[in-house]
Amino acid sequence: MDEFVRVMKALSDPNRVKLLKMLQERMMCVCELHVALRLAQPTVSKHLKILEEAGLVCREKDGLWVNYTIADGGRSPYAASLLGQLRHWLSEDAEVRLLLENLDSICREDICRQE
Amino acid sequence: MDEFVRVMKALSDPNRVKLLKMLQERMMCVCELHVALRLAQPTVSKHLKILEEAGLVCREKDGLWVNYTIADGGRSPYAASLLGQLRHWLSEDAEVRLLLENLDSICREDICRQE
DNA sequence: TCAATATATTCTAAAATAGCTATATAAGGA
DNA sequence: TCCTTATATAGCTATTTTAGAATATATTGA
Repeated sequence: MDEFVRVMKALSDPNRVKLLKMLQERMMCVCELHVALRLAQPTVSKHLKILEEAGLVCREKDGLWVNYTIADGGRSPYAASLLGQLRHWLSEDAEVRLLLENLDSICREDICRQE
Repeated sequence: MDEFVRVMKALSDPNRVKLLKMLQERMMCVCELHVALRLAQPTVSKHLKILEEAGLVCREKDGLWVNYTIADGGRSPYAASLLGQLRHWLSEDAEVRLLLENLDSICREDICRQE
């Protein structure tokens, strides 16, 4: 029950859902996500932790960056199922649409000073 | 987005999930549900309202009683999908199992004083 | 080793949530 | 009409959640 509720809780915040919809387009680092969502960086970090603990995303270090990707679903059947549905769901949502359209213009090299 | 989040929020409380699992077994009234869950009656009423607003359950008056049933899913595709999954999910959960096993012993005539 | 920088953690305040008790509402029967 | 009773609402408290500012951690390069 706890595992199920953890996934539902993770999905019950609009900003976390937007994070997932962006990550379903491509891998992204924290600074890209925080610029895209216009939320403070620590806020995004915390949301990502909640998504990770629910088995919805994976983190992978790459130097100073931490890349986040959609989880393969091996850790939680609930996460796996919902991630599958999310591929189709909310694609027509105005806010989500705008976010995804602007994804191309967001790249870590422009945001961070790292070369 | 709001509609999706409303369904996820409704599903992110263990007591509400238990209510749904019981209602997937049979139609029940508020007093039966409150006895089964050992929660105060107003607490159960509030949970049921949240489930109803998410399109997960339906209410139908029958005299003094209000019968709650699982929604057919026509109101929300998210609710419809999750209700379908819930049929299989959590059936092995210890607490849910105990609740469902004891469902037979709970009947409104024994709980209420109505003839 | 030191400086710079991307991310995570801690702390605090505001808002939302879950539970209860007390009360109100609505329906049926005397 | 009045009484009983099943359910809903209001009001309150304790807890959880969300957000940002400040700080800590970790990695890279000089």
